[in-house]
Amino acid sequence: MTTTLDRVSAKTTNGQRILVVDDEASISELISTSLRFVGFDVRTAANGAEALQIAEEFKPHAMVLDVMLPDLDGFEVCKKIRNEGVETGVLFLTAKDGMDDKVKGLTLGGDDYMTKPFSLEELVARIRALLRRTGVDVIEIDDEKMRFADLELDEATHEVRRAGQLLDLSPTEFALLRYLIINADRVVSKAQILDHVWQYDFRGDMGIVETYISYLRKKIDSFDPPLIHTVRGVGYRLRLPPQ
Amino acid sequence: MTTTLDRVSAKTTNGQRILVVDDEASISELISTSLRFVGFDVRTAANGAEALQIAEEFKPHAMVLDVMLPDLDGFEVCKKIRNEGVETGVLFLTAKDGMDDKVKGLTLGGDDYMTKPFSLEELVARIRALLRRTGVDVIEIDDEKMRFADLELDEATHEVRRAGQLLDLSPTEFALLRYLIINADRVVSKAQILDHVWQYDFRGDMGIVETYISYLRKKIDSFDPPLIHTVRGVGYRLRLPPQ
DNA sequence: GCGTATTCTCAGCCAATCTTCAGTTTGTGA
DNA sequence: TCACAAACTGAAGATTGGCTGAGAATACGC
Repeated sequence: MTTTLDRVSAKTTNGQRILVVDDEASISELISTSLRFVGFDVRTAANGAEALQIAEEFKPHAMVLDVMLPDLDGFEVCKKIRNEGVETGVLFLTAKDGMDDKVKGLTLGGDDYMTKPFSLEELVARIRALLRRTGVDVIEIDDEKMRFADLELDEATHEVRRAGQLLDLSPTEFALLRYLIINADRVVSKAQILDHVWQYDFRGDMGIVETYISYLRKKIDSFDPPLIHTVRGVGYRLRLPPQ
Repeated sequence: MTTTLDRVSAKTTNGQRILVVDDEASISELISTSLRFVGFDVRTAANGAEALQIAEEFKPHAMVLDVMLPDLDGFEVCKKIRNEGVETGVLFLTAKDGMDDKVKGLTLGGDDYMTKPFSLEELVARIRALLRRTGVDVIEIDDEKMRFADLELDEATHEVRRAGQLLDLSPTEFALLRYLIINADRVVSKAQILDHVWQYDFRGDMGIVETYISYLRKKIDSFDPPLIHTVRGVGYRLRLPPQ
C-alpha cells in the first residue's frame, strides 16, 4: 500500500492555527470551511482592525490575508502583526489585475500570494507549503513530494514523474492529479473534483472533468498498469490493479 | 408506490440526531421515516425559519437540507446554523436541473449533495458517510466496509468481494446488494426493495427486482454456498445455510 | 502584439446499464 | 399429480454515462 498523505492526514495536521482575513463573508467562509476540514484551527476577521485584535491572542501560525481590506491594507496588517512579535507566514490574496509588483516584493520571506479566484486545493497546498517553509512543523515528514505507485508529484518544483520519466502537465492537470493522489484508492465524484480542483467561481458543467481526465490519461496513463479508473455512475479512482 | 416501512433497524445507530428540512411534506416524511427506521433521532422543519429554531435546541449531528425553501435558501440556513455554533454536516438536496449558480462548493467541508429524485438507500448511505467524515462517532467502528459471511462491500472504493475475489457490479446491483447486507438474515419484500433501492419516483413494476436479483446471483452467488434465498410469496433473504 | 499553450464547450460515438417482456421453470396447495 | 401462481432468466430495445476530437475562447510568454 504505497499511499501517501491521505486526506485523513487532515485529522493529524493537528492544531495549526490559521487566521483568515477577508471582508467578503462568502469567500472567508469558503476558505475557512476548507481549512477546517483538513484539520486546521481557523479564525476569521473581516477587516484589519479585527485581524490585529484576534492575532494578538490567537497567535496564528499562518494567515490568509486579502490585500484589499476596508480599513488598512493587507500589507499594513501584516507588518503590524509581525511587529507585535507574532511569527506567522502569510498567504496574500489579490484581485486578478494589478498589484503584482507590490505583492511580489513581499513574498520574499517565505510568504506567498495567489490571485482570486483560486481553487481550494491550491489554497490548502500553499498553506501547507508555507507552514513547512516557515518552519512550523507540520506533522507530515514528507518534504514536498507525494507518491502513488510509480507516480511522483513534487509540490516544490511542480514536477511529475511516472516510472522516473518526467512528464509535462498543465496547471490544471497538475492540480487534478494532486487531488487524485491525495484521495488515492477512494472514489471521488466529478462534483467533488469540480469543487476542489476548479476555481470557486467556475460555472461550467462537469463535462470538463471528463475532458481533463482524458488529458491526464493520455499523459500519465499510457504506461502500464493504468492507474486512473472510472467507476461508472460514481466517479474516478486512482488505484493499482487488484491483487 | 408501496410505502412499506421495514424493520431495517440495521445497526443500532443510536441517538444520532438528524434534522430534515424540506417544504414538500411528502418528501420530508419519506426521508424522516427512513432515517428513523435505521435508528436516527429525526426532527423535521418545513422552512428556513423553523429549521433555525429547531436546530438551536435540537443540535443535530447532520441535516438533510433542500436548497429550495420558501423563505431562506438552504445555504443561508446552513450558514446561520453553523454560526450558532452547531457543528453539523449537511446533505443538500437539489433539483436535477437546478444546478444553477449557487450550487457549488457543496462537497467542501465534508458536506455532500444529491439530486432529486433519489433512492432512500442512497440517502441513508450518504448520511452515514457524512457522519463518519465529520467525525461524529457512529457506533459501527467499521470504517466504510460492510460484511456478511465471505461477502465484503466497501463504500469508499465501491468494491465488492466474495471470498476475496473482486466482483464487478453496476450501480444498481451495488445498491441492491448493500440493501440486502444491511438487512442480512431478514426477509425483505420486493416492495421494500423497490422502495429503498430505486428512486422514489420509479413507476415500473416489481419484475425489475427479480431481474436484478437474477443479475446479482449470477455475479455473487455462483459461489458456494449461495447466500441469496428466495422466500416464496414473501421476498428475499440473505443468509448462510443453516448448520 | 504575436504565436503558443491552456482552458473550456460541444457533439458524435460507443459501451454499460436499465427496463420491459415473454417463455420457461419451480414450488405449493388441492 | 395437476393446475396455478410465483419466480427465473435471456433477449431486445431504450436510455444514460463517459470518452474523445475539434475548435473557439482565453491567457501567457517572448
